[in-house]
Amino acid sequence: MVQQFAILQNQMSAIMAMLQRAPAPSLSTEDQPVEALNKRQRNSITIEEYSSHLDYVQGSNSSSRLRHVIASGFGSNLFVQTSLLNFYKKCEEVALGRKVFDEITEKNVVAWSAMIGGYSRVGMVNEAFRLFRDMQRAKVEEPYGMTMVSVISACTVSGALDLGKWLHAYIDKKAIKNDVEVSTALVNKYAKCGCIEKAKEIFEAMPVKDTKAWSSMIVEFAIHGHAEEALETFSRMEEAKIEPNNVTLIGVLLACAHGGLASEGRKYWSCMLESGIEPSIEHYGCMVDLLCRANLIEEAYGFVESMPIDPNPAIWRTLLVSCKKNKMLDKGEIVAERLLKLEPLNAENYMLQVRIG
DNA sequence: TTAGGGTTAG
Repeated sequence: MVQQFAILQNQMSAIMAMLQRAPAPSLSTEDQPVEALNKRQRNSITIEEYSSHLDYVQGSNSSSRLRHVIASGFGSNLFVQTSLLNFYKKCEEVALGRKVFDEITEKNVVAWSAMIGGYSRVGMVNEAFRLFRDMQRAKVEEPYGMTMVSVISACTVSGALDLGKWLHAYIDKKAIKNDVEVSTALVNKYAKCGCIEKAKEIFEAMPVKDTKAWSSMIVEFAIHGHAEEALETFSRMEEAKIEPNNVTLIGVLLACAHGGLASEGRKYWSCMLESGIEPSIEHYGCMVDLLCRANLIEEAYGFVESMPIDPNPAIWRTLLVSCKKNKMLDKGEIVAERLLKLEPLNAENYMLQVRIG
């Protein structure tokens, strides 16, 4: 009997995991009933009602399974509840996640971490910190590295450097396992809060560095205008035989752009194509920025025209500002026309156009 | 069984 119960629990958790892998429900269009409610009304909606809403939004597949989970009576099981909480978190429906969290009678460290992570994910940093304090008061088990990563991320979002320093000291004091994820979160937090040297110190002390850790350091060096250090870090990454990915290359191209290194940027672009990394709109954006900063406007324009994917408004704006800076009014008009056609309701674009004229 | 880190451009 106990074994059967455990099997059923596993099945429920597996269903929740499956639901989490399903695409997040879109709640943004006007004709969807829950979105039409105000925030207070939405917070008071029941899970069953939300389940019906999912049915409306997504068709019957995932929602009927969700309803089945809830109706089965397993909704009060800790693992099922935590999975459901995580499901809402991934849908960025934190109010509904909180509702589930509050219903958990014996919250363990995983449930607390999941809820803190949910707040952190949507930028509700005060709530994330408040819950972390509540967690400490509730005297659950000591927080693990995973918990700390969520709280550190909240610091990164809010730029709360002092609190971040306190968390760093807390991790050391409590001897929380400082694994690659925790260290990367700290590197990112210090850099985003303006302390690039401290970020570098933590990065260098990491015994194991994976692709995300290397990418984070490269991107942060680039953002801080340390182009040489970013490219040197990329070389070290290659020497360490860690495979770069699309984010790594964004950092490399950004470093070249900020450092005025147009020819190096072209070289890395070619290397990226040869290595099989598919350039995304972000990579194209970096290249346009790179060429524009080097005042190579014609080349940038030709590059945009030859893109196999549609340029986004930000790319056209980058070009437009550069046309203005270089007094290329004819070209600026063509670019402005393309931008306004693409994004006619953004007032900022009209301001840029007035300045051109 | 359930929780975590990196993503550009005026």
